[in-house]
Amino acid sequence: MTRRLPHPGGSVCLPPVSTPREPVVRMPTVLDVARAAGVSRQTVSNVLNAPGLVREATRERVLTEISRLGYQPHASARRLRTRRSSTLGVRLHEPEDGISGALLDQFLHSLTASADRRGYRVMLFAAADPGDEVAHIRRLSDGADVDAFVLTSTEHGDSRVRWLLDNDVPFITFGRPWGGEDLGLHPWVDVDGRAGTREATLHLLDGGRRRVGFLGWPSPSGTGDDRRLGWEQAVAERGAPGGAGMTGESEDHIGEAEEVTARWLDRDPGLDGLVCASDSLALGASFAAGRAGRALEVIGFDNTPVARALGLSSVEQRTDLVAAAILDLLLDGGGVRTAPEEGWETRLIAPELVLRSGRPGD
Amino acid sequence: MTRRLPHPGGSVCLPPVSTPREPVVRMPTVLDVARAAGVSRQTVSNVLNAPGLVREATRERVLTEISRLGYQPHASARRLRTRRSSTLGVRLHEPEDGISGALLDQFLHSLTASADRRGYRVMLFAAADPGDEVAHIRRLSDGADVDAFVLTSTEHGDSRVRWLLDNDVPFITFGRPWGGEDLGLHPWVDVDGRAGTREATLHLLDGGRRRVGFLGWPSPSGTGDDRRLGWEQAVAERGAPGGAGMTGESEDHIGEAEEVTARWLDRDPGLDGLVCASDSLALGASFAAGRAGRALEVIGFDNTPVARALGLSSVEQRTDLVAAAILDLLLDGGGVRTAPEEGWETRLIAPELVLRSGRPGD
DNA sequence: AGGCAACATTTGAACGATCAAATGCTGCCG
DNA sequence: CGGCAGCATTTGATCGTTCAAATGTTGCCT
Repeated sequence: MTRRLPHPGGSVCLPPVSTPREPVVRMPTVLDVARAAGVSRQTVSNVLNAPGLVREATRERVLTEISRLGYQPHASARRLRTRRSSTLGVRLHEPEDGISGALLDQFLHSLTASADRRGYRVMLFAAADPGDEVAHIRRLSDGADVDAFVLTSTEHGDSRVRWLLDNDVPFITFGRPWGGEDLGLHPWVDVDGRAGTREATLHLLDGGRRRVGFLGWPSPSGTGDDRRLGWEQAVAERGAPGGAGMTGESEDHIGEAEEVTARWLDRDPGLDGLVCASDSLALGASFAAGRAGRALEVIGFDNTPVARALGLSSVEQRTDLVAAAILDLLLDGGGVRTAPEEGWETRLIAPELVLRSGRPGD
Repeated sequence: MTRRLPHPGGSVCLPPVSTPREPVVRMPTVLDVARAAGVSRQTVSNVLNAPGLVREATRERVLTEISRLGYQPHASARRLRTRRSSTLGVRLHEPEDGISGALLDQFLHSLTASADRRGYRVMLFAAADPGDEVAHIRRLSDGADVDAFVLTSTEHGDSRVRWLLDNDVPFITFGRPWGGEDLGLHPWVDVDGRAGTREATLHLLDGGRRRVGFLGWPSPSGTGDDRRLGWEQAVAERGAPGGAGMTGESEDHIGEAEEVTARWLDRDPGLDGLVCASDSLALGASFAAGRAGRALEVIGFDNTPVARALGLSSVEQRTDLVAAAILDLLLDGGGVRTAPEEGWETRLIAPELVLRSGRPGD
């Protein structure tokens, strides 16, 4: 504790060791600015929050003093009064074992940047289990620390979603509710995986590939099935070979993907293109093709650092667009949006195909 | 704007669409709890902040009411009064292109978890350039939004460091100041890279490898040179071949590392082990060995998701220990530590060697 | 001149907590 | 019995801001 105590009755009295962070120079407040500009508190406040109410000349005088004194509004005082924190809460997930954990990293960055542009901040919280997470959410939202929550990777009958809905805490999810039942209950933003795999497939077919397969995760999987649909759509559009024979399944591990692809290449000598549901799968497939000496053009998904490092083509989730959309849906001009009558708005972001030569370090 | 305006003079007057988030049920305050428990505000406050001052029986009565009413202290009100936010600010970096961006992700998670255990929160901010960053820091610290900052990856004569020092804003860095001049000016925590590469080298030598080289980044590089020192130390300890002939240099790109290693393998038919300054380098080296059909045992650094996915041995930075140390150094019992007379404390965290078989998906 | 609306600015009162000092309440000692 | 120390509890003030309502000020219309 660095606070100065009322001087315990010792006989020896040493001077304080070092100035214990007493407000060396007190930060200026609205009152200081007001006095300096010859106006009242409220006028200063208005200059910042409702400039339209203040006469041009007055406003300029106040603004000059604000910058001269280096005035910064005290965020906590403002929050206390307005009951609004201009802060979003984001749950940080246990770093995933898979190759694609970095997506969250990128998303966080985009979200922070987008939020900043709108005067919002991002606060993190980690939680061990769902119960713990609800406790955290409660603490943050009741303590008026955050205005709304952004959830990533929600599951089917997510307990957090239920709780947030029940308690009227505003939130949005990155990822649509695949279950279907919660469809209109909260806003969400997701990446249009189907459009991404469709574009990748078309690229391969239009580039001269004849037999383009799809390597995905075991069904059912909301995201995975959606990505397969894009491939199905593309091969149908071009009249290319499709159907069950042109698809493979593997868990999201490089090793398994490599084995599955190796067998597939043996069985199908004409296979010359492969669209995958993830970069892990794509990497495994790539290895299998290399080992078999086959010219297989592979495209992954998520454009993870691994794909970048190894020169693998991949479909990139535009986290910047996702983040911008999230803020659009969550906020309106003056704060967090309230529930509309006709159900929440949602948005699908088109991903972007990133092509690479296949050489590492590209 | 969801706020109700003083009714602009239109002729048609529709009722409000939906209750505009008026406090449906007002959150209980200390006063509510106090009344319910038959005590005063301050006693409730003391139960939470200085339990020793309150008599056992009273405390229990108050605690009962607190949980019965579901009371949560209002964070902003507390901050306004105490001038302390219990929040740490972390700069989020532009996602690095390299393979190792995920380290920050992991660190963030650890930091959030450690902070939580001590009642602290983590707030993010992103900035385009150093000047912008200083502006952000100023806003956050003047607005009493955060108590201290955690900086990652500081550079030599970092402008941010200078500014923070000049303005008496508490901060700590993950990563030591390699320059040397700022050495005692602020607390820092870093990973003992030298100990990591030493352990990795010893592991290879004691496992039967005869010629173990080191592949690093071009000198000078604080982190890189430190990691090379660990290798030097280990080969000296075991009397194994060392010196310039046993080291290689490459930028942190898989492709270049592959080329460098390929040439090296040609030149040195006995080379059978390689300790690398990063996973990117290790991966490149691995590829080169595979292509050349040589049994080269490679160990990387950082234990990135890529290493995990590809089954590469690597030296892991224990971000959990780093985060814990950061909080230890930054905080004491009651808040942010003040500058000590004799210079700041610092801490080096021992990394951990993670061994893998070399098969993908391990 | 009086009235009234529109605009510009000020004043008093919160927001919810903690600090600092005052007040009660014991019991002990001389 | 008075005085005083020590503990438990309460009271008044304050942190910096914005809200709501009051007060000035101006100009226009009748």
